[in-house]
Amino acid sequence: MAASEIPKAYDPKLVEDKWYADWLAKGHFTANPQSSKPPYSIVIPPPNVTGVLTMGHVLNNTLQDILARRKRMQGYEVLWLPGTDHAGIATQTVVEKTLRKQGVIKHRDDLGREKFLEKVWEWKEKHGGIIIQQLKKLGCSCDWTRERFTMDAGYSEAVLRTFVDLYMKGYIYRGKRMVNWDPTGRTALSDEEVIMTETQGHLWHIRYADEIIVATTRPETMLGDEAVAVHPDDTRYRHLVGKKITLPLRNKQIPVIADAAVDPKFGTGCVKVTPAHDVADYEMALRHKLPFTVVIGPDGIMTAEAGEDFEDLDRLECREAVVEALTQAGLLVKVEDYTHNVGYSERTNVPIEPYLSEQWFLRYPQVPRSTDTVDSGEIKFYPERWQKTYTHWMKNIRDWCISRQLWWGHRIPVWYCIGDDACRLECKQPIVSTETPTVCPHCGSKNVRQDEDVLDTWFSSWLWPFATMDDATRKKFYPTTDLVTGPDIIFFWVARMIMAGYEYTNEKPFANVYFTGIIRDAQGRKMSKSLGNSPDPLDLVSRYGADGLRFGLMLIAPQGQDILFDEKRCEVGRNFMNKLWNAARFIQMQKPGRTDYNAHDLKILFEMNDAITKVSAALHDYRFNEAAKELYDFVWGDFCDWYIEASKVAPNVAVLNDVFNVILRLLHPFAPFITEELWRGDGTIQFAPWPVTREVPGATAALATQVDELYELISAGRQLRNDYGIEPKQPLTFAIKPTADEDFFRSELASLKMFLNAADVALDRNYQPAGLAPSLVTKAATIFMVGAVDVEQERQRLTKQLADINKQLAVTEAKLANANFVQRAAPIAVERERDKLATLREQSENIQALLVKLV
RNA sequence: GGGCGGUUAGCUCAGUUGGCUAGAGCGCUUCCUUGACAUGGAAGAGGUCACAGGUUCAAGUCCUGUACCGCCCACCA
Repeated sequence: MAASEIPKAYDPKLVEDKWYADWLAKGHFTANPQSSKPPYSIVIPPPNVTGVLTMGHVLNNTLQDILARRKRMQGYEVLWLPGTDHAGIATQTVVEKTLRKQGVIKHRDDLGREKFLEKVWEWKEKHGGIIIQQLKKLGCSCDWTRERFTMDAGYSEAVLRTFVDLYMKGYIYRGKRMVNWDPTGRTALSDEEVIMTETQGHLWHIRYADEIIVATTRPETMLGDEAVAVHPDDTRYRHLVGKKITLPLRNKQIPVIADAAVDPKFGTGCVKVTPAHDVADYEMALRHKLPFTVVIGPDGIMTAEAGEDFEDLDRLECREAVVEALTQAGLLVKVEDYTHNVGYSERTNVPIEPYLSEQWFLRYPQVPRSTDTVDSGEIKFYPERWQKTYTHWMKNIRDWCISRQLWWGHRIPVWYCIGDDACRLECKQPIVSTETPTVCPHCGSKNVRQDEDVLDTWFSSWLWPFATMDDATRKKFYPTTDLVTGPDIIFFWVARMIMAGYEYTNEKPFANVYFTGIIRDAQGRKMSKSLGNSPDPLDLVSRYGADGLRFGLMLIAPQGQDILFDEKRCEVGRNFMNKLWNAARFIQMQKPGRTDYNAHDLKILFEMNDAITKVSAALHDYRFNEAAKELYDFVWGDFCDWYIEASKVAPNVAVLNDVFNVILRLLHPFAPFITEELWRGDGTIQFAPWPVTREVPGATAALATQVDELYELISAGRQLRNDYGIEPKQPLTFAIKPTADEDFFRSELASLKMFLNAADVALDRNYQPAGLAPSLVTKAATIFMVGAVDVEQERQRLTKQLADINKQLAVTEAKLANANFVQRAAPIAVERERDKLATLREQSENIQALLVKLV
């Protein structure tokens, strides 16, 4: 195609979908377990099946795609295994809310379990594919032939098998415990699903008896009080221990008990004890054998036990009613403002209720081994500091409440014999089995009923690295290599996967874990739907291109730091892609020219090697932003600003193509679409080898320095032009007075003319301007602009330059005058200072000589 | 209460194992639509590297402390 036919601006729309379809059709992402190549594998953190792509997903999956694509180029057999999570509570909540909005139901009970689940599956079929399509738009090179869902038949079996196995091993047990209860979701939650939030509340001081005043943040719970506790050594109350007092509002006799859990220094030293609605009180009640009176129901509504004045009130309404009643009775001593931490449900955002109920719990397997593996670096965390967080959690690990009072999820594989006349004692044992029992194995009754609860979503997610793979795949690709995820799910997911991995595969599930930052908006707020501050990534893709979005994001994604996202970042990415596009246009416009290597060719080849080294090292260490930055600087600065410009004198097309080919390969993991589009090598760029440095005779650091000095001289010439307000298009005459190597500058006369837009450039070691000429002194030469001059302005600029130089000179002289420095510093550092001193002295003298002539 | 981050230009951030004049993008100023690119080019202004000590020939970088911001963990009602 002729160059003129290539559009001036890069349009991702014409490129991206075309290539993605091509890659899919050719099966480039499909991992082959029979391959002889070394394996590289990542499993995707499965997004919620009904979710839509967020900026967090974009970040996370771009990183994974970069890793996967680079490994393909490095000759690995790559498996990036994708899929989605059923996300029990999140999905159920969304579907239920939607049905309610549509007026179909008021509560899921209106439909019943089966009908409701049908609706959820319908929803899943309809919306389940969206996020997958979005990942494809981003360019993610997942092996879609292996896409999994946590409620796929095979996967579900693995989940149930795990449950049964852990039950048989004694890790899973059922018990009546105090759990975190979400009254809106009407389900138990794990500790990790509770978010502690500092909340402005009150401390109500209530007179329970003449000598007893208690303080509480939750007056409504007093309706369920069964005691007042004091510290055993507290002499103020010792005489009351064992006595009974009357619980206000309930007219109930409750004892005064002594318990060491009471802090005598807090408040009055008296604590009300509500066994059924407070964790600490629950423990105390067990010790003192107090009854558990439930006054708040599972829906957050007060029960009949709360008394007829309060029954059927919402817990928060009841709080006001109790305070009112106490005030009327004159028992409210005082009210203080009080800031304390309140647990909120992560999902429904309502205050958690400690609630006594029958639940299933898991005592974690493989805890010591899983702790050590991260401590010892067998599994590596990036950034390393997350190790501490992980270890701390593992060392204080507590049993996991795994049952949820939901419908959407893996139903617990446990049946109970409801029994009939033939029932025996053994029938009270739950029947735990992966097979649905038709009769009770003990009494033969057909009246068996399955546990109503489902398992916590994470109880399926923790099997993800291996339960997603068939035997052949597992053999080749497990344990996986890298995991990329957010630190917010280090306990929910990462820690649990490690434990499950050891328990069920006897191997670590992954070798490295890269923790991303959290994406925030420009003001530093977490992105959320309710704030409306989360941009739609697909909208960004359509406006900036997937490559632009990806690259812009990578530039600002430092390891383990939160990311303040601003749409401007995408512009940077898009502009960069456009720059690349136009570099390609320039190259295609060139006719074959020189075949020798001039200084500019050697310089760019030297910088290219440097870029290959730096980008490779950065990616090896998961320093994605540094790799992106290096590429940006190399392409825009070294290649476009200098090398392409220099090529305008006389191009070496082979070098242009060579360097550009390397650029495309280095850039491909970041920007898969445009690099494929511009690729002129064999086949797809996806399997083109990752660039390695190669020695080019003459492409040395010394040569690079020499060319840098040339560029410095050019910048000085441009500065003169700018300072004197001479338009860029007006040709000028310059004179150059080199301090040393005249030959080099002589060989660069053509490029100097081109870069400076000079009609003529004179080169003379003994140059003396005829009249006055504006000049600047650089390391390798002094440059004069022949033509108009303003004596006063020239005096000022030279004086300023001299002051700068002399300042540095003074610092350098002082350093070298310091005997300690000369003796103790590294010889190379001293040498550097001596060189610098010589250069600065020469520059200083040159400027002084020029100033003398101005007078 | 414990732990972990952060504090560098107007804004957002880079800055390897201490070592040349502390960098980038955006924003700002001046000039420029010259055949790769105005999603661009050239030049420029702008910083006591939060503060106080310490180690060192040398500190943005290492150590100690302080202040402020943010996050995580923790059953004082």
